[in-house]
Amino acid sequence: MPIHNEDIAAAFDEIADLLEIENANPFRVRAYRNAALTLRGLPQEASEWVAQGRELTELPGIGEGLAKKINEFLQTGKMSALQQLHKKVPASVEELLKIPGLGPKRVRALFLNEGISNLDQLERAARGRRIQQLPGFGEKTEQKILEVLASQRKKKQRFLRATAARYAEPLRSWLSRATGVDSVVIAGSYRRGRDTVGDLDILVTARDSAPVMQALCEYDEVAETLSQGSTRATVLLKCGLQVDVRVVEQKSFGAALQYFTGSKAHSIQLRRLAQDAGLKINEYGVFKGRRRIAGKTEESVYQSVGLPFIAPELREARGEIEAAQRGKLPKLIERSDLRGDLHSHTKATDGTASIKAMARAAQAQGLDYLAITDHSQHLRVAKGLDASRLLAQMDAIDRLNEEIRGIRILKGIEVDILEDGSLDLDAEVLCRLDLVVAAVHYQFDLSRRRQTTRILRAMDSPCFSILAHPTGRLLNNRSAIEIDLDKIIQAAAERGCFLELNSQPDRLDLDDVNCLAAKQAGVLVSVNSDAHSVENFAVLDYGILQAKRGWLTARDVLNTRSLKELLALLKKTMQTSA
DNA sequence: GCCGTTTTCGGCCCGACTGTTTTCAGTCG
Repeated sequence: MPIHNEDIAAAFDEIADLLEIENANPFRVRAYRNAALTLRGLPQEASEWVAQGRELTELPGIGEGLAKKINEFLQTGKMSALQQLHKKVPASVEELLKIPGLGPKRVRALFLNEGISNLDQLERAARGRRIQQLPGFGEKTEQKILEVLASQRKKKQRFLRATAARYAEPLRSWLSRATGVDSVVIAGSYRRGRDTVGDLDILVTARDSAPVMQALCEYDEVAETLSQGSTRATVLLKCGLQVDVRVVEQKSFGAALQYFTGSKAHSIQLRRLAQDAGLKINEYGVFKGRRRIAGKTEESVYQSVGLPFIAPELREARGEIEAAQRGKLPKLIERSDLRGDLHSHTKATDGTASIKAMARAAQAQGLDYLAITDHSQHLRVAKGLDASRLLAQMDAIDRLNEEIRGIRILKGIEVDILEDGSLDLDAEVLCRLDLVVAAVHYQFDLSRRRQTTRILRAMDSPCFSILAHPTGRLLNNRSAIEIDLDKIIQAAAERGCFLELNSQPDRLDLDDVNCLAAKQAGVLVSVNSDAHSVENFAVLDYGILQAKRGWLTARDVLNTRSLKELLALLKKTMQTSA
């Protein structure tokens, strides 16, 4: 069983939690959390890093001690430090930390003084009114615990960014209309373009904060006010989305925006730089002693520590600050760089529009070419095409290309990768197409080895252009299939084929970290809509956000190429035909 | 536990809000 960076990071986070409960040195705790962040942001598995003979201590925040623990984990699948801690504090105590309002100090008190070591015991103690008698706790805290336990059963999950947008934008306009408001920006992970958001962070600049707070409380969608001060409030919307609103003066806008955009790890790194330079950054500005030297714009904040502006999508502490220092920030792709779309469906299978309507819609989006890639026969629920229907569709596309101007329709297919790695249609037919997009649509739970072999075999087919939604994940719904993506990226580099970044808001697959891995291996990524209707091309915006988060420039993306360049690149993938 | 053109020791980001206190610790972002 291979050990992933996420496994190591989770173990480090667990150690950090337990150490906090033990009242350990907070900086020691932070060291574990920093290391977990480093591992999660690493585009390569730590196990490979070691296999290549590189030292883990080269990684930021990982020294001798943590490197030793990682190596132990990689070799034995266990971390003795964690096991030692569990002898003193059982794992179930960590659940208590997930209750808002309960931090390490209070969990420690509950565990040591009351012997409470899991959520059930917590609930019983709260019902028995034993919590409010403990020092540092009171009636309100006890009540809150009971409420949280009740609502947590409903299980709150992260919102798709696209879903959050439907709640965020109307709230933004509502707040904009409050008296004295200058600007309203949705910051946080939303602004960084993450595929899901846990809550909304809204920054407001206004002469006076009181009208903003009042407007927020009067907003129709607010179900509950969780906290409210003079410049900051937290509310829960009826849909379950939590919203934090913060009001600052206009002169602090840039500093506040930087701070509320995060990520936390990025901001910490930035503040450290400031500290080294004898400055202090907070949400009100950049200060030298008591004097404010910057903070009106985000640019001024970065400039104060000698950095160029860093795009929000990059602010994940994955090396962007170091890249900025070296003047090596990528010029990120923009939506307008896209020249075409290489994955779309029509009513021949599970889409809703004709080929012509889809082509017109793509043209209206400013695209020069569109590949029609309907499903293949194996996908019966989608009325997948067999060879004869595909050939008929190809003829229809040829005729349409004669008829319409301003956009070129490419002949393609989204062909199923069967369980043994063969493709769902004969190579003889596939090789007549302009491109072949291949995808896994069933048998998601094969072992990692078999699943990887399956895809590698598919890539060996005579005609294989693009691997669609490579991990098959559906956000909040289905986890990624088990595959050795590094091997697949390597194979794509060797064979000259491409990986998709599917822009559907619940896919966004490849994700940001894997986009970066593809880029580093020199594999071009195709940012596709997978549109099933004429309106659906709008999702390309989400794909572009994810591509930016993956550090992709226009040159790293296949469908920024002109039609001529694109056809030449695709031809190489179709060239080994019979 | 990490880290170092001031350091191998002594630092480690910073502020708002809540509840429980009666001036502040704990939690959160």
